[in-house]
Amino acid sequence: MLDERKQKILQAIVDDYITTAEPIGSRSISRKYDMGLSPATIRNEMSDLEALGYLEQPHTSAGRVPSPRGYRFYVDCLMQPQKISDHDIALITNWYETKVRNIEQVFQETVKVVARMTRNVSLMVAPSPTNSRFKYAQFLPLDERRAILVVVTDNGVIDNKVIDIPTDTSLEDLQEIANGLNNRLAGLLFDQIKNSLLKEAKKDIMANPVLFESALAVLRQALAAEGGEKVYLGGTTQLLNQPEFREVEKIKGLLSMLEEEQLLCDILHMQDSDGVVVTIGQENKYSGIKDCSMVQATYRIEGQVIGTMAVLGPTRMEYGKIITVMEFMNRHLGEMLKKYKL
Amino acid sequence: MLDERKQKILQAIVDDYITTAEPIGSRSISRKYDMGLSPATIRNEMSDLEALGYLEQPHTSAGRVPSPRGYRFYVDCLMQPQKISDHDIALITNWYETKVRNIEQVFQETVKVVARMTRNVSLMVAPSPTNSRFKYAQFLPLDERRAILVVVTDNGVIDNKVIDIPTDTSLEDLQEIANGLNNRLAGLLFDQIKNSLLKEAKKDIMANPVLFESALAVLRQALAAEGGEKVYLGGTTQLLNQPEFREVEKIKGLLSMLEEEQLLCDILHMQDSDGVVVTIGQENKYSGIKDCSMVQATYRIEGQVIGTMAVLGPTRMEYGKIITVMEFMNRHLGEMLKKYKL
DNA sequence: TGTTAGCACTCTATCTGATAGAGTGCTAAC
DNA sequence: GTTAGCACTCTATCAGATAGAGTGCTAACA
Repeated sequence: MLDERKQKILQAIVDDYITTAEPIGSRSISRKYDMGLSPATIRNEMSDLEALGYLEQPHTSAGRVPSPRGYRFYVDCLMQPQKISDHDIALITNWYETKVRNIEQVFQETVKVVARMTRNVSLMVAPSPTNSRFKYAQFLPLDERRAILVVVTDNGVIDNKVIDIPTDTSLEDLQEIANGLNNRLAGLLFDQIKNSLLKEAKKDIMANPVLFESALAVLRQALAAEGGEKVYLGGTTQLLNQPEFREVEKIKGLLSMLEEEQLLCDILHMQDSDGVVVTIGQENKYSGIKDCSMVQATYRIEGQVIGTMAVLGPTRMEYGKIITVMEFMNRHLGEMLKKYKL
Repeated sequence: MLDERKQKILQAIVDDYITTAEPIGSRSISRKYDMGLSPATIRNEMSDLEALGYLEQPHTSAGRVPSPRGYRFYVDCLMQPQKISDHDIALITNWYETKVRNIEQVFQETVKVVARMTRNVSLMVAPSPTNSRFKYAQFLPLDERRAILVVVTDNGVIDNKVIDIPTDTSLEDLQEIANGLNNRLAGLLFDQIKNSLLKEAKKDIMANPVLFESALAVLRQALAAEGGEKVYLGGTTQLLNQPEFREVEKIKGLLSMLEEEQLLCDILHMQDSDGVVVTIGQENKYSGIKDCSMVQATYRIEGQVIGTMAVLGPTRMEYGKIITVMEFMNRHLGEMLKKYKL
């Protein structure tokens, strides 16, 4: 374990490096932080810290830079959680008020505002409707030849699709079929429906097989479309402000990764733990972000997972601030989602 | 007007420059294109072309590069439209078949596939529901306290929102109100509704003002949410492959522009002309893309505008191929939209 | 008159030293 | 245990030299 003085010095180095992105020398620490120590003493301590694996030297005559282990220790023991300024709070409140009209926008704008506040890329997977239960399906008239099939879930999410009404069939006939489905499926999780029940229900309504087939296909399609979780992404340009992404090649790598929704989804699902989790550099499982850090939080309402959110950036990131923001958004997001009835 | 030989040389230069991104010298033209001319002769011609404003020289001892005027002439007179390979067609067909389930995905995936084929950024504004007519509003039951208000338009787009049912009100009461609206508004363009008619309709249903107010608010909100057109964006990382975007600053400029949906919307609306339009460099009205070119097409179905699509990239872009792709997608998009009933 | 070979000229990109500056590690003194 | 002093190392930067690509011009040729 590190003694107090080493901890102080390590903290000073990480703090400084996070803001300057330049290797930190003994002189600057001695000058800036008033610990009554000469650069030489600090040099000795830094040398120790390097031997212990908390610091690294880009080259012999450069200052020190935190190692992954250094960051880890910083995050676990040293880091000061930062308060969110009133200004920031006002920004957020106002942002939501002017820009958010529905659930989807809650996610869209949350990701944007988080990216802006943390000055890093921010991403989120939206609630998977897999957790929602089928309520009923209903046909709404559109014109003579077409109708809209609406699928309602118990938390109010709707999926809909326009379908052609087969000739010599009335809207009532269609609704009849829908009712057959409704009786069978009401209250079931979408997951369950997907797997087996559609097949079973089929038997019930053999009376009108052709028509039923087509309605079923629509429902299945609607389910499939809703099945995948949606990924929201914000602040990609923030990457370009980071000195660690000065080379185009690096930007390209990360940016094309961020374009692959499925991959982002997987990355966010790798850990669904409680609270805020920080993954530093090599700790990340996906190789494309081994030189990045990720601060991640899983949001729940009444115990149920409603989404996972993350801030992604260089290992040199403002962990304190980012964690505070994530925790703050946790509360805020809950409120917003209640307001928009997810 | 340019004589035939000058045209041939200009075409060769533009073609070569488009693929290599390096200034083209007289020797390489003489070698590659078998016109029976020595480098010296070609040099004279190039000198003429420069004097006429079709070519530019980065510096005295470099080859020539097409000027904006050179590109313009190339696009208008010289360029050969490229055929789309069977391989590409198969790619597209397969892409749509596996990835597209609903209207929204048609746009999403179109933009992606176009970006991939043209190796440039591609963007699109989705159909504005402003052009669609209100059909009816209906309340669907959700549970004791909540209902879903569904708004149906004549082309089948639905907007919906969960609302709380005020105490001592039944679903029938709500539908009553909705019917009042329906009688008033059916068949009207959303634009018209937005502006004045909501106010007027209000008078009719003074009997239950409080309830009506809230329903009205929901409708208005739904309208507002649908009001803005949606922008789809694909292939942003393609930018990074272009040598003209090797400096991070340039990337940052364009990328942050691409993040602003409203701006993209405006840019795409600056010209709603028929067919495929090419805007080269300075011809672009928005200053942020004065060193880019844009190939843009407005898609219609039965005369009605259903969206505008564009490919954006450096002025050195494969105009021939891009234009062909856009024209091809025009047809394809029509089919897809019919299939998904927009 | 149009075309071409030859050559001097220009500009860039690249490499090479040289230099200044930052920071360290070590030693010896406090 | 702390610190001052100093030699040492490494990088970033700049000037100068060099090679290479490409041009423009002139004079000769068909």
